[in-house]
Amino acid sequence: MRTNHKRVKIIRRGDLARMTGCNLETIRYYEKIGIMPEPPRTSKNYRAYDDSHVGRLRFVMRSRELGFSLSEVNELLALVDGGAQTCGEVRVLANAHLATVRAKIADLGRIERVLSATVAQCSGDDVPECPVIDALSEPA
Amino acid sequence: MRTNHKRVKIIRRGDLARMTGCNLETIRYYEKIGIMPEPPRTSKNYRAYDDSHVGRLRFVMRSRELGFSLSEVNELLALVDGGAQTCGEVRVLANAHLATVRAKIADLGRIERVLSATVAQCSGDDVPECPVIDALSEPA
DNA sequence: CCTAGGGTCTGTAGCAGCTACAGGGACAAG
DNA sequence: CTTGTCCCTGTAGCTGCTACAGACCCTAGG
Repeated sequence: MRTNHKRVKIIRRGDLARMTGCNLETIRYYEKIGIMPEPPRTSKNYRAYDDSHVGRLRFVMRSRELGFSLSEVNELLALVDGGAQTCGEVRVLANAHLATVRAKIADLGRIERVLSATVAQCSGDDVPECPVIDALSEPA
Repeated sequence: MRTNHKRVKIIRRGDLARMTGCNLETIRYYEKIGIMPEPPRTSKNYRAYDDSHVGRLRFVMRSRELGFSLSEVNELLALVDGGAQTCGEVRVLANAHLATVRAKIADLGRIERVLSATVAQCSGDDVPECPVIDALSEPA
């Protein structure tokens, strides 16, 4: 009854990419910069992942989708890995990120207003004078 | 009455940087990638700018502030340089850019909603369970 | 048996859009 | 004559990937 005998089928890099939707090369990049751990290798030096890696990579990707930078992701992971993470600590990071997201929205909103107001003045005609160019030529 | 005798004081790179607020090195970078023209040089090989360069750099910076990419800036400049630019052509570029700005705003808005909703569930307490981590751990 | 096709491995270079630094020359003031 | 400030050049670094070359490894088909 030789159980627990590596009947767990290993997950290769391509499999992990397919399972998570992550680009193949990005996985190696995340490993290089320490976002993903170095997995064990097979005898042929192939990376051998398991379910924990799938979970971690999904965590990373979800965080990236929400606009966290890789260093912010690292901080989140450090909290999770530490085990001693508290809801309060996580909230600090999330709130900080939320603030930068809101700042970007405000920035882009300003840009949108200026741009749409300017374009609205355009005749769109075949004439050389153009309010957009004029606006861009003014020293801010 | 020897007029027009180079009594125009030349503008050096540092002057241009100060006049426009542009970073000193960025000017050289813009020259390298063709956004700024190669200026004439003094006998000592110093770049010798004039008012036209000030205007052009301000145009570039203003465009960048409004979120145009460098290649978009290049297109705008090509229209302006061509002389034959029409308001209609410029408006096409500006509208295309406006669309990408609006798309980014929409993206960030979605992120903001998810993030703030998640953070709102946080107790912020000294406890290990955290809705933010849970949300990030779910496969999107 | 050999070959073709897929996977994997490594290192490295490229994209945007800068920014910074090293190592050298030029020039004015004290 | 030294010190300080400017300028010149090339090159490397940053973020977050993505892609390619050239080498293995493995399996299936003929």
